[in-house]
Amino acid sequence: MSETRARIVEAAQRLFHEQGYAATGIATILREADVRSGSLYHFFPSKEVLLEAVLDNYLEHLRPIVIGPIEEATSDPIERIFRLFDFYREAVLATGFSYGCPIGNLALEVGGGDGAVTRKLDANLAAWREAVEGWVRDAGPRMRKSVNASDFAALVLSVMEGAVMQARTSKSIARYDASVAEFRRYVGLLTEARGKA
Amino acid sequence: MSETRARIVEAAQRLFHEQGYAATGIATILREADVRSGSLYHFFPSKEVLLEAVLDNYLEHLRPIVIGPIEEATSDPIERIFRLFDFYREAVLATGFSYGCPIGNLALEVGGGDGAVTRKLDANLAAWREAVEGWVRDAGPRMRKSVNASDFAALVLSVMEGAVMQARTSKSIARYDASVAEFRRYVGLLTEARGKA
Amino acid sequence: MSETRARIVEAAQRLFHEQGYAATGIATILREADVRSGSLYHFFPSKEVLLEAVLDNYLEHLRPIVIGPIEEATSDPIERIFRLFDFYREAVLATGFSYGCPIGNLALEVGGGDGAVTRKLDANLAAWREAVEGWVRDAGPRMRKSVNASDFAALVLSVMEGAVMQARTSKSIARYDASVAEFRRYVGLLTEARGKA
Amino acid sequence: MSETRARIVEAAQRLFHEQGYAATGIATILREADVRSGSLYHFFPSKEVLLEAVLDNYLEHLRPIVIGPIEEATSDPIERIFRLFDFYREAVLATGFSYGCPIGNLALEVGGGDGAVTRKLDANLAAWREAVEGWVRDAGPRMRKSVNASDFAALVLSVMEGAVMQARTSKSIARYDASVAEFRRYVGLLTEARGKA
DNA sequence: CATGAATGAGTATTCATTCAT
DNA sequence: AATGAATGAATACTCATTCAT
Repeated sequence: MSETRARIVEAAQRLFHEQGYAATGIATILREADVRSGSLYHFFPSKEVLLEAVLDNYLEHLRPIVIGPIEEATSDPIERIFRLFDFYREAVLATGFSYGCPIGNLALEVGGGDGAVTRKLDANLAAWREAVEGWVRDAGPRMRKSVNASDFAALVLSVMEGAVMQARTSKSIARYDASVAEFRRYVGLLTEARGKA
Repeated sequence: MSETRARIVEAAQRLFHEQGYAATGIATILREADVRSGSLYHFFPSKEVLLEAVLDNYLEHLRPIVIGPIEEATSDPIERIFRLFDFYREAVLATGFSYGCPIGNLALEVGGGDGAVTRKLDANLAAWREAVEGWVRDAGPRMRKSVNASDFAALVLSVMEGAVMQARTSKSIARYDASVAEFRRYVGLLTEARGKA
Repeated sequence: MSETRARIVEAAQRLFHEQGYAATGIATILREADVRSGSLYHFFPSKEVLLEAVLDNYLEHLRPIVIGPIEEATSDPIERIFRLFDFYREAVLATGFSYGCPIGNLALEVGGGDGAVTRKLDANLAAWREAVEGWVRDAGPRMRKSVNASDFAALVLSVMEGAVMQARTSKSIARYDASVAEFRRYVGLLTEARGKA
Repeated sequence: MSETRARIVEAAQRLFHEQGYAATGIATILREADVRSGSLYHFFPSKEVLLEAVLDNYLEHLRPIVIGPIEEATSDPIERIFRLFDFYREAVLATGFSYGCPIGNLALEVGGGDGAVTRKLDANLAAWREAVEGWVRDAGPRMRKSVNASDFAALVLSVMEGAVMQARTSKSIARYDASVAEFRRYVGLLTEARGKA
């Protein structure tokens, strides 16, 4: 793998996250990656294909960087879900409420179509959902029997994305914490009467 | 009086929603509104101020266009919440999964800063939250006593935004329905044991 | 005379001097004069005609504001000339070397043509020259007989304009003082041997 | 190699001189240089940096184009100074009194600040002054001992700039000739009594 | 006299991309 | 693989000016 290519993807990933896709010019990526335009177009025929590479990169790093550490930190599957919320909470606070979920941001900005980009965005969201889904299945016995792991994981993602959006827009962690607290109550109700339908 | 100004705001509102803020050029707004550039800048000193006007417009229309009709359709406060989810569900389906929440999209695209735009985005989210919060209070007796209306409303918004995002990205209503179904189960648990803590 | 008209001329005069003619937009003049565009165009059919009014205004004020006070300050005609150099020297220093002769600046910026503007610029330069010329005539007996008052006045203006330009560009009074010192030596030579050809 | 860059500087130099800096649009430069906008901005990040390049170009050509030929034409140092006045006189006449000193015009239009442009303008004026200063030193023995070459050169520049301004504004060579005639008389007085203080 | 909406050509500059070397 | 000159359409925005009220 070319080191130049990696530098380009790395710079693009950071800039797309910080500024958005449309707001990030190729010139800025070139400057930040210390690369000349010809090189970029040698590896990527267009800005959109570069975005696809960025999305591939996110997907490749999801398990080693995010999911792995969480699974190492605790073996309790329900605890793992809340670790995920903590992980994002920290990111929101650390960036002074400017943090947005990289995938979520791009999904809303460029996910309206149905091309390769949207498919790769969905692949990322799916990978997240599947990780959570696995934890839910592991927690199976402690939850009501009728809980559908896949649906539950979809809710987790919805809450996460919606809560980050509210934190970022309100410049306050209050709505994030409120959303997670309500979600936690839900999990409480599901587990307190374990065994029930 | 200022019919021209209204046409500009209307066109900008639609285009910002359909294509995003950065991806919408002033030239496109001018063409769609059938207005010349000087006129636009007579009313709005910059594209950003025009965005502010669009956000003001969303806020002004929230009650008459969205909240009002829902409240007329049913007097049951819990039903009203699910009507909201239905409302968005229809929009997602009707646009072939290209629909995104106008405020949510803009919040993720341009809500990272802390200027007037971000404040007006938050004012819109706050208005939505307060409308839901009012319904939750009305439903008070039917829910567990300890339910915090404000927190609960924050969760509703989170689920809504996250669910729309997943529907749009996956080009399928499945994750949307899954999120809402899980949320509905939560409401069920909160109401089935009404009077409890 | 309309007070509004006066405010417009006053603002335009200041702005043209500070920023130049082309660099000063009508919008800036309107803001500074607190006037609306319709009013400005009621008095002046174009920006160029406004410039003509500014030049008329300079001409009207030359004697009462500049020449008069100098003539009151000293009755020695040669002294008067050097008072003029002092007057400009103070202006250059007081503005931190950003001062340029109002007429000179405009002459170089818009004096290339041969319309009314150029003629009014020349009328201003002529009035200055004539004032100096009068002083030279008054000093007649103290100078060599062959001194041509009109030519001498032309030199005074040349030195003044060139010296201000050098001060402004070099951000230093050195070349201004050097030019005046040399000119003073010339006057010295012309007077030391008075009566000679 | 960079023939395109040279064409841009050449066109800009001519247009800035003919029309002034503010009055010259980038579009005009592009048309005259037969270059597309992207190319111009490949070499010059802004119109102001292009102006800097023009000023560098003037400085580079001063000796080979102006000073050199004059020094070749005559070895008499005082004669050289008057050749300079002749050189400008011809330019004024040849252009029908529309000629302005390129450096002087720009100095008055954009020399009010203290950035790179003003510094480069001053570098040009300094180079002119130094060339004249050298001639004055060479003429040393023929002038009064106390003549300061640097001050004298400053006067030469002042007279030149002021005289060109008057010629251009009055559409007549009279004031130019008058200024030079007076200056010539000064030189006459300085040399007639050579050896004196 | 004054207002301010409206015009549309014009501004400097940035865009993603191509291509010869 | 890499360079950097070159492209030309597009960008947000400003300009001097007009005109109905």
